[in-house]
Amino acid sequence: MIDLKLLRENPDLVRKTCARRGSAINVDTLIALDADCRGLLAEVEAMRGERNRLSKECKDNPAARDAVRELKERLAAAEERLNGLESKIAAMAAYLPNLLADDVPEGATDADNVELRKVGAIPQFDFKVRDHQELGELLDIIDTQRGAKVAQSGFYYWKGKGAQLVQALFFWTQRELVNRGFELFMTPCVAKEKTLYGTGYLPFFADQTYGLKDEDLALIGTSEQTLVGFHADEVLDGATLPRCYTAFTPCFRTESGSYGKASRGIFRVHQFHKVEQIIFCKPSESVKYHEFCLENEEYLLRQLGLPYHVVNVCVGDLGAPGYKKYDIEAWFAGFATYREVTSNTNLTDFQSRRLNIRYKDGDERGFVHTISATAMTDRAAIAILENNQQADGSVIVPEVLRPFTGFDKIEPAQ
RNA sequence: GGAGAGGUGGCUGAGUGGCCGAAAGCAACGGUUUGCUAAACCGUCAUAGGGGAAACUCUAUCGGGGGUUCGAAUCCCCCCCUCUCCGCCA
Repeated sequence: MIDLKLLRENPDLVRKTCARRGSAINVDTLIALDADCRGLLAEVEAMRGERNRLSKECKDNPAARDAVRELKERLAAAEERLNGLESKIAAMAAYLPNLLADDVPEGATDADNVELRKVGAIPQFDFKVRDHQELGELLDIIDTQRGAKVAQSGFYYWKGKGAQLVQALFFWTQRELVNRGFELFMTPCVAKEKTLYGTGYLPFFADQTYGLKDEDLALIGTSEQTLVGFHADEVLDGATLPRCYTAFTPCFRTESGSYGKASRGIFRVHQFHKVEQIIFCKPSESVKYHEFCLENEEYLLRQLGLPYHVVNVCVGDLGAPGYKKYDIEAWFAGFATYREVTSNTNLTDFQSRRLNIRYKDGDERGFVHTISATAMTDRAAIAILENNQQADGSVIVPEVLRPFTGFDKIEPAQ
């Protein structure tokens, strides 16, 4: 949702944005509907005013009743038309994408993302490299067969030292974020439609959602949904901003339409696990905190010793709610390429408008901006497996995780 | 799952058909005065949208939706949520 006022006052900006994004919305139709609606609203409000005024007279002047009765019929008809218009506009406006930062690159797919920097040395091997699927089986730490048996293809088990490794990874990450000023949450793993709509996952990513039968609930695709939804319909005290929240949750995605896309092993699955960074801040500070989240992501990857590069995501790969997005792609030795491990989006006021999250600081008031950024997912563990593998298939545990794993190496099962 | 109670402004809490966008208290803000870490007094104090240069004015909002009525925080219906007790349970 963008401000419809912006649509009225600067329709060209909205037209240009929609054109750049390839949005199917007909902006001019929407503008015309909005103008009709506002005209009609003025009429309706005038009629309501008249009704209220006449009603007050009715006590002493019974004749006024007939006038109000007659007025009510016209009012009801006008209100019905108004409601029709409003819901039509809301349905269209729900698809309006966010504005774009000036430095969002042009382009259609992730191939057009612009690399900002490369960090870390790509590991070299003098033996035949295994991918994480092979390593997972060899070390007996990933079980996709039984994941499919018990749940479905696309689900899997972390097992033994593998499970210990990912738990250590997530625990360590949460601790690091808390040290950096984040408040830790454990959140629901389901959310209602309103929340998914408010965070921008509906209607834009409707086919990615697992709904619960006979309930107005869906499994969360990310804790962004529950963490941002946390403050829906609230007015935050400006003095308490920014609010930096983090949570660790499973994330469920149907991944419909993504068959064959880097699907080997557990890189793309229906359930993964994520530590998230969420920031609520004043509009003037969202650029700063967007960078802050990126710094955190890079810091974590450097500590783990994972080589990566940072890309500025192009308009075609950005997603309608996003104003600007940085992805970090870590090196995966098994894939012999960089693959996405984090995604960091400045949503500006897109979510806060939909969820009605405002702030007030003296006379200054408005909608907050939100930043949503990955801190850590299972994918980082996959990268660790692939990049830290030895000739015999054993895997070296990153030093920072050893206090939490209690071991420094995962070795093949006997 | 069963039984009961209740949802009013930042908070507490009055308000059972018009004079109620809503008493009172607390908190907050502005001021006066007295002054030792504070009190007393006066004033201001919901949100969103529309019109207006402004004064001001109109509309909507008392959990949500619908209904009755000339008129609804107040009456009726449906839904949601919270709390208490019982049962079950990690």
